[in-house]
Amino acid sequence: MKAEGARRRDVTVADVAKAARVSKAQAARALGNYGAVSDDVRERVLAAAEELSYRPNELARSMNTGKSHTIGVVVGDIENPHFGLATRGITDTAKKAGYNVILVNTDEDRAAEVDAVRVLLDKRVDGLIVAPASSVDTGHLQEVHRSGRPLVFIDRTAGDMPVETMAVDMARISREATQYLLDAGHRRIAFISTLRTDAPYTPGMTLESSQIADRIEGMRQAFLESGLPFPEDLVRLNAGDEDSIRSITREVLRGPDQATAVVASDGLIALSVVEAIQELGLSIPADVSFLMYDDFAWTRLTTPPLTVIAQPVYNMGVAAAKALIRQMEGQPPAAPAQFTATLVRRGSVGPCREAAEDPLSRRAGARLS
Amino acid sequence: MKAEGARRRDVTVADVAKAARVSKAQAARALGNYGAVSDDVRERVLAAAEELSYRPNELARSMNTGKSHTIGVVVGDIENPHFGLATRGITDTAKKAGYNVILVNTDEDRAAEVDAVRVLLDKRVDGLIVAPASSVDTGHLQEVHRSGRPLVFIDRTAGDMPVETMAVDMARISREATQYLLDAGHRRIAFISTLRTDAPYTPGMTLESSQIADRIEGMRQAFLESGLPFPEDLVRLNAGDEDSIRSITREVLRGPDQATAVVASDGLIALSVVEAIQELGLSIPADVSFLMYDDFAWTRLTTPPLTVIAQPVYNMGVAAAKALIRQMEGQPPAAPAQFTATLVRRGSVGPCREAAEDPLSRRAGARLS
DNA sequence: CATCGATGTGAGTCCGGTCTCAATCCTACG
DNA sequence: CGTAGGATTGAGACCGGACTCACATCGATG
Repeated sequence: MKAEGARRRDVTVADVAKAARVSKAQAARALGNYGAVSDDVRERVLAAAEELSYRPNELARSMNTGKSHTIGVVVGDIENPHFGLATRGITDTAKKAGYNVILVNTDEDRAAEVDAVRVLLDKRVDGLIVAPASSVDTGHLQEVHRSGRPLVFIDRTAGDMPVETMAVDMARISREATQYLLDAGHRRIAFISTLRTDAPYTPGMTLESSQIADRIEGMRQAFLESGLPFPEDLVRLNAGDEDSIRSITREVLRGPDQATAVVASDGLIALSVVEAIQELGLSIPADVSFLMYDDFAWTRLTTPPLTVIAQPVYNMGVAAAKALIRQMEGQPPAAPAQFTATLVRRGSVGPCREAAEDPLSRRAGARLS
Repeated sequence: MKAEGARRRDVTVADVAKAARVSKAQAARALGNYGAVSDDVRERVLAAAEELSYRPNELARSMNTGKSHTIGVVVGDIENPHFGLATRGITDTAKKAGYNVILVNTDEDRAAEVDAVRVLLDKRVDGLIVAPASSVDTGHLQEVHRSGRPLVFIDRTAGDMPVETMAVDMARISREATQYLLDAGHRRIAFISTLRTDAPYTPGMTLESSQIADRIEGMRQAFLESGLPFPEDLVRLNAGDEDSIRSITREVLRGPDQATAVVASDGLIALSVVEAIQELGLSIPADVSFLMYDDFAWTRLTTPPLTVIAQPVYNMGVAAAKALIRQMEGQPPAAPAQFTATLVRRGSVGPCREAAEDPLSRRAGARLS
């Protein structure tokens, strides 16, 4: 009846107990559904709770159960549909199992990630799912793992830490995709990535991102297997904002020894790369072949539709959440899942123009200057 | 030195106090940086904390400060970049102010939303940002508001609740866009939306979504102002999955009195609509004009680039977070922000074919059968 | 009819912090 | 030299539940 009066402080078990004229302990039992409670008491308590519209304080509950029923998710950028989908997979699964998700964005910045992890730990999340910004600088993650808190990596690995990781075998798919381009006669294949580094790419350098490192490695392997020299000069990192992506694209597509195919390392930079290509007056795939990571729905709508590398991102999210939940509930880990990306051949890769003029060189494996 | 030994339970103020040989109260003061503490004690405590790598338990802290420094965000679908961007705006702003974000997805399902709100309240979030799934059935939100917990709506309104709302004036932009189509000679303009309803659209019906209701209203106004009859039969709701979007698109584009322009109510269904148009062998904008809500970057890449209605989503997220923070910190609300969407004319809207054949009817306002 | 085990029940502790309050120290002023 | 008043400090209450423990209660068993 009287909806008012509840002003400020919210009702607690003690209030309910008083209203039901039983002890706090009994009220707690009836409410929490544990221990032994007589039907009479249970009814009175439940009625009182209803009347006062009692809601348990999860903070208090968490404090002495030690479980917050919350998991922390740390990703580089939710704005990127790649992570959006993964997050969706995680939250869907978490919710089903009764867990909530605290989401933190790091902008792929390690300092922000360190901070995020610390904050989540302070909030006593039951477990963490992280897309490590760096697979090299992993001190903070190792600490989490050492402390025994459940942890799962998604999308990338972090060094060789013995932590369950839900990611695609990038080297494999990169090799396959590169082979596909090689078969089409391309020899000058550019790879453009946002990965921030201190210096331009050089063969032996250590890359923060396992993903990118693996992709480059895959390309190298494909070239190697075909007995062709890997065009290291066309690996271009630090494609941060639109302007730099554009200028890098222009660079690799101009000059005497320009690229005939371009691989974009994610769906976000792909947009600027394609625009830059169009601005140069080049057409895909007649003049330049194009390939990108991430199978976003819009890639079917462009002219031509884009050839992409599809990753089972949603499923990786689901698997990450499931694995984490298993860890949190003390169950043994399931068999490590294997995620395979697939090359979706649409229309943006065509035969290499120069190669077409010289049919001989279209056969991979042939020796050429 | 001894990193081990910490097994299980984590270190508390009491532990630090003991190590620094001071009382729990003093340790807490030094750590929490409040009250009066001598330099000597502070140093000892801080050193001990460092040594034991003490980290405060935010749960405990929240419990008796009553502030969790966490805000709850409830959206329909993070997978949709529209919300992805908004979320980004919210989290960026929240983080800057020292707040964390718990994200909950509702799949635009009211029951899920009710549940989400309850859970967040149980977790004692300091405030809520909600994109209401329904602007009609708002009991749970009214309750939140009545209880005095800070609340801000984003993207949509919820009835006429006196709650700060960060949304675009949909009726206005819809009228403008419709006028644009009318000026191009279109009279049969279809509007396709995912909004779930029990029955097909009929003029007087109550729509759960204020957004959609406003858009339809804007269209009606534009027709009215031009003295033209509003084609109610072309308002098509319940475009849930790809298949239904496709079949609806086919329906409105076939038959004797088919639509000459199609408006897609969000970026996700736009994909299927465009595909369906292409499958019908129709070309944009020669045969059909197309317009969509949300200015996603890929809309620049299609052929032709798509004409869209751009909404300042990120900024709405920022504003929502700012408004909420103001509320949570007891400051007076800022002047209500006004967000205006803009019509980005690219290439997907062209003159109406039939109209072109009869130049007279291109002048809006003319009476026609 | 005494005994035993299975409930029921209330008092009180604990979780890990914050915060009040009274006691103790110091130092400068009269 | 005595002491008022601010700076320090420690004991303990408290936040809101979960849970332990000791103490009934009660029907069933021997």
